[in-house]
Amino acid sequence: MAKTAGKTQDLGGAKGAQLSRELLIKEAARLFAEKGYNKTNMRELAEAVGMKAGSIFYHFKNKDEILQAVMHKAITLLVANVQSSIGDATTPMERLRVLVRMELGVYLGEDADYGMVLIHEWRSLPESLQEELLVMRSNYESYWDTTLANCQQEGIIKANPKIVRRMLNGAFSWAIYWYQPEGEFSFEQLVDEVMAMLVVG
Amino acid sequence: MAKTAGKTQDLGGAKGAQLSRELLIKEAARLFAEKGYNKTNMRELAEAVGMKAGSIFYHFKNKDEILQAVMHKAITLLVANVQSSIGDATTPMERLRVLVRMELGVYLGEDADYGMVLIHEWRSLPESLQEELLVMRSNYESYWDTTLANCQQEGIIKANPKIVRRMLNGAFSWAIYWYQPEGEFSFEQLVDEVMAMLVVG
DNA sequence: TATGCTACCTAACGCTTGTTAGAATTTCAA
DNA sequence: TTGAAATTCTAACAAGCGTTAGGTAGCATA
Repeated sequence: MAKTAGKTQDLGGAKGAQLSRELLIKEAARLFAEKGYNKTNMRELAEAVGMKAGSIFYHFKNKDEILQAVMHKAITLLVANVQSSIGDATTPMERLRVLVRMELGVYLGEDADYGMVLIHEWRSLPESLQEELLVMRSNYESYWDTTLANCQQEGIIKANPKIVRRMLNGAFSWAIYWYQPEGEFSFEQLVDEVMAMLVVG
Repeated sequence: MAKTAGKTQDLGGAKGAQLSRELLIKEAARLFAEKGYNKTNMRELAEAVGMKAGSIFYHFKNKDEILQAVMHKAITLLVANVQSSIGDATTPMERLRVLVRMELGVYLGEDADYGMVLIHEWRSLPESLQEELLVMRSNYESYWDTTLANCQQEGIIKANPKIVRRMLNGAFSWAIYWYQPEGEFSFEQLVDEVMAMLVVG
């Protein structure tokens, strides 16, 4: 998959820096999610993308910036998904359901690796590299805040919107560790249960 | 604090292995919570307890077993607290509130370091050392399961008890990262808000 | 064909780390 | 007081790590 042709050796520049960079981010997300950031070394990541460890530093200044790129993509996914799906809903209750389904979808679906890294490796990222991500994240969270505030105004939820948002944040990220798609509950059932947990009446 | 007398030098064995071991667990919990398991090295931990790195291995076989000991204490705290407080409540609703207050108290109170490590460093612990802890944890979780099941029977909550338990697990552990005791909400207000979020009507 | 840029490789450096063996010191019972 | 057991120190090893400098092969332009 990482090899361009049938040959094992793929010497010399070929596929363009952009593609290699994206592949690195993708494989890094997979490895960081599976083994953790600290226990994934550059040689391992290099092998996963079909190059040698030293070559990675042509694309990234250091290991931390790879982690940053992975997290950047994670938040980008969240923001992109919320923007493309929030328009489908009109009432606050519907928007809440859309948000629940969307965030759980990012954490539990095919992009789960990115969500895993975003949640679990936050403290592995030096503070100097956190700033941009924090801005993006608070932008994303504003969708939640306004929706939950509207829900409270209509009496759909009773608790404080800010607290509910924080709690859901944790609850959903934790789902990575226990939810099994082949298990007792389908994804849509999970969404239903969350809504049943939140909404009064 | 780690020094027995005013002297900086405190050579030789003195205070007994039990005390040193407990101090090591305590300081390890603090450091692991603050900096993370991987970024805390033995020399740092040793300095925190007033000994040299090599001496730690008289009390623990390796670094992993220190992490295990910290987590063991964390679960022990949870189990001890639930057993001593659950008796105060009679109705399912009261028991639920007791559990909420108790778990949040462990995560946010003076023993927060242990909870932090238990939650955040689970994947740093080799699987071979997880077994005992998993048994203890599932024992602890059974208190939640029965209480939530009773709440559902009485119509206090609507969603599936198992899912609710998982969600609260994540929600509460996440609170470590955002809750500030000096902030907008007092601890008891936080408990109230959680109950308002969960309970129908 | 010559030139320069792009993308990758090779080989190694230097630092940190967990861990260990053996010596040294303290404690405590006899 | 003496001797053994308990506890800590010293000093170093060996392995793994991120990172770097310099070399090399392919490709585009002229």
